[in-house]
Amino acid sequence: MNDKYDFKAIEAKWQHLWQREKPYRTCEDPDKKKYYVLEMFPYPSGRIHMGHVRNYSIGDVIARYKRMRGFNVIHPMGWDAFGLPAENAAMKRGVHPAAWTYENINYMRDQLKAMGLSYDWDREIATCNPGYYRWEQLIFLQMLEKGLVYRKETTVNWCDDCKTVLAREQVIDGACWRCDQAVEPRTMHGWFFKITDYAEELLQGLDNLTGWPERVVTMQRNWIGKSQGMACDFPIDDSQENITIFTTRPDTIFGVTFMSLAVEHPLVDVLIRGRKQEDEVREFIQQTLIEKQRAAVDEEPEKHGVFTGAYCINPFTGDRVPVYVANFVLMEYGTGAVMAVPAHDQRDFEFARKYNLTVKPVVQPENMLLEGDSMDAASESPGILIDSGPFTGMDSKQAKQAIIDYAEDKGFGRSHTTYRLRDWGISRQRYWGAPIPIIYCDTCGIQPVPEDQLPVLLPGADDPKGQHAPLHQQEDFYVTTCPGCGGAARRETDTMDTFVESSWYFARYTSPRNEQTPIEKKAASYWLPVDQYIGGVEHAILHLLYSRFFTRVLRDLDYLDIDEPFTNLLTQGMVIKDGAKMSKSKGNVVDPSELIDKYGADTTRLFSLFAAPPERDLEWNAQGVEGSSRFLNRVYRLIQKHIACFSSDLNADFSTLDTKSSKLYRKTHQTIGRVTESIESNFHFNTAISAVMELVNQISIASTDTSKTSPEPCILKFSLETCLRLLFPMVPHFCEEMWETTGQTTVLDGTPWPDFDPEAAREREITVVVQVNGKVRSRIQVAADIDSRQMEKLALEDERISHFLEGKKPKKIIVVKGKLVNIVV
RNA sequence: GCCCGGAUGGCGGAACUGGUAGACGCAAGGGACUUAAAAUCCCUCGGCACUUGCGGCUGUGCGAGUUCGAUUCUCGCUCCGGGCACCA
Repeated sequence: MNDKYDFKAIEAKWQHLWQREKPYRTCEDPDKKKYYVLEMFPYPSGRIHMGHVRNYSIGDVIARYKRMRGFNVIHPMGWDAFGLPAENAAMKRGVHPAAWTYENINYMRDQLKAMGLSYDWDREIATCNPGYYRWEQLIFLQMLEKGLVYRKETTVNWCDDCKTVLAREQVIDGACWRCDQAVEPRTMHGWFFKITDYAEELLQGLDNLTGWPERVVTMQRNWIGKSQGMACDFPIDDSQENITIFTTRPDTIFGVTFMSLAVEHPLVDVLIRGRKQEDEVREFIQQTLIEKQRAAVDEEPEKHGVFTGAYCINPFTGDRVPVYVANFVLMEYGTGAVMAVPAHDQRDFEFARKYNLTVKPVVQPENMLLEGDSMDAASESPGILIDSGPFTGMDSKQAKQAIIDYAEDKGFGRSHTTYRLRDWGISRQRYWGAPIPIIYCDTCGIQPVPEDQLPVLLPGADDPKGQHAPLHQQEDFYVTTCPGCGGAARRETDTMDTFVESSWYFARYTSPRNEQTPIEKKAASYWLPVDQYIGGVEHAILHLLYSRFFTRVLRDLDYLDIDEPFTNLLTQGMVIKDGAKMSKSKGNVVDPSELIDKYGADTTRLFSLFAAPPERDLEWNAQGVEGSSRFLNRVYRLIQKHIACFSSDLNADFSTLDTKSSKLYRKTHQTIGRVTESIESNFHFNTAISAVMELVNQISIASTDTSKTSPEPCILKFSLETCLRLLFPMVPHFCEEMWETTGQTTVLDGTPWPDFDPEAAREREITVVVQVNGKVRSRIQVAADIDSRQMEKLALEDERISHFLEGKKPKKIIVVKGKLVNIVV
């Protein structure tokens, strides 16, 4: 008898079987309840890392568990295959991005298979495959038709390292999310998805995402950034023009003492033309624009501005207020013009103090008297209105509505909502992405590529020696003819942001090979939404928001009939070592392949599940892996030792068991309960594994005892089999092998999850804690169904307790049935 | 600055709706087996001290409070992590 199991042979054996028999292939079955488990698909960077191992182990346990629970489980895998690293590798190593990508995919697929993950490989997707991105191009055209795509010239975030534009979500602290290079503003044309059309729906939808972590919901809510308030027109003195402002504090409108415009505001030019301030203002605008370029990463620069010489009229008071241009006003938010109320806005206050402008308090907070001249900070809290014409005396909340109503009535203002969310710029000036299917013609203008001409293929991708320069450098690609007039025309050379591919891949998985349509509605309505989505929290905004947006777009294009793509979201923590995220530069990387080679996939999976609950960071510990390996070997030996018991009959009479057997039988049911509960409530596999370890320990102790009263064979058999079934989702190869060893003729894979019998798990005898003044003084063994009166009696009779009481009379006795007695003296 | 999390032995982490703090694992120490080592098995393992016994005191970041009883609830801090950051 070997004392260690041969994981290499065993894992190869079962993986071959899974490869050959494809037990994880799924198809729609209306008679079965479906369950869609999905882990965020990887970028094929070369090899898998520990983060993947963790992510996919978690997903695989859920998939296997749900199968045992009788669900029709779809568990697909694919590749987020477009992206910059492929182009960088191409430049550095002289390989074609396509070749590099497919090579990586092949390697990583083998790695995933070596982990024993139960994917339906027949549904595999690579987004760089024309069979995928052709549908994305079609969706783009259909969105264009619906008015959800447009082209405009704007200031964009340019990353000079990646030589491409970034969406606002992809700029982290003023730097590129991918390479950390500081972004710089650039003016150029680009294509945009109108995600703002869905801002309100995306926001409302968050309330229904009860299966998402609260903080992800909060992050999205903040990102969408809804503000309700009023838009109000301030007529410019001696002009027909109005300056329209947006404010969330209409209640402070009587406190306006000046007006601030963004430097880019279109009216600035009109205001200053011909005035003596003109040169000074133009100089200021120039300066500020330069500053803005540089300041991308810096903190808040000092507030400054310059008077334009113009005045406008506060429509509520008739006051003439000076108009300034200020560096802190953003053209991208609201209307690019701000009514300045220095008494109640800190930024306006700082500005006013700097330029000696009037501070006029109009909202009086409780127990405070504000004086414009002596205030040293703005008072931003609500209060009672003063000095505010007909609105004086109202509280802020009341006044807000009254003021909006008044403005609406008079026609110079209206209630208005703005969002922080911007439209999603998807143009990327790269090669390795999905081409945007558009043609520019000098006579016909912008022409969509006709649907029957899709896909617009990425040139050179099927030839290892093919071209892979950015498309605007590939003449063969962009020279074309106009689909409208047949004349010479030029193709769009931008490719789509790679986040577009990941925004709908979960839907394509439901009909991955369909040649007629991007998403087969029947399949999609059966499988979607994703019941459990698992991935890193770093995608809390980017990918998850885009996917929610796309789901709604696809719904409105009649491909889907759901609103939200992911019912439940699990954001797993990072894998860290020596207190830091694993990275090449820190030299603390653990290679999963080495681990699998040394300990096997089962041990690797077991440890990554056992060391921490999924949502928390996992500290990698080499010795902990040894522990997991030891545990499996212990189970292996235990089964070898009791191999004879498996031929016994399971149908024993449980009511006549001896103590040892009934104890083990009870413990087994308790374990079923605990493991099931751990998985069902929050996927805390760490506690599930602990529970099985306890059971294994108990089996081991009960059966090694020198006294001849070992548990009855049928109970041993039941306990050991239960261990295997409970462990199967986590360590599938091992459990299948053991299952076979014990003489089973069918695989464990299809067998149902063990039934939990609460009656069998119920303890007959319990320990009651006896406290005196809240301190534990004694423990007594009693029957489980003891009543409170009896408990109190036994507690008071207890020798140790009477010693503690020393004849003192109990003031009060608290009895918690089946738990404890607390005697207060 | 604002908004979320989190803090429990040497370490990773347990503890149901307030009711035995430290499950399970790792590390450490001791022992058994062995010629020896590995592997395996057994015991100890929060801290303190005048431990004669199966005992006492203390202990879940800090300080208060509610309660017969608080890791759990309330208030106020400290530290750590994350997100947003001139958003009018």
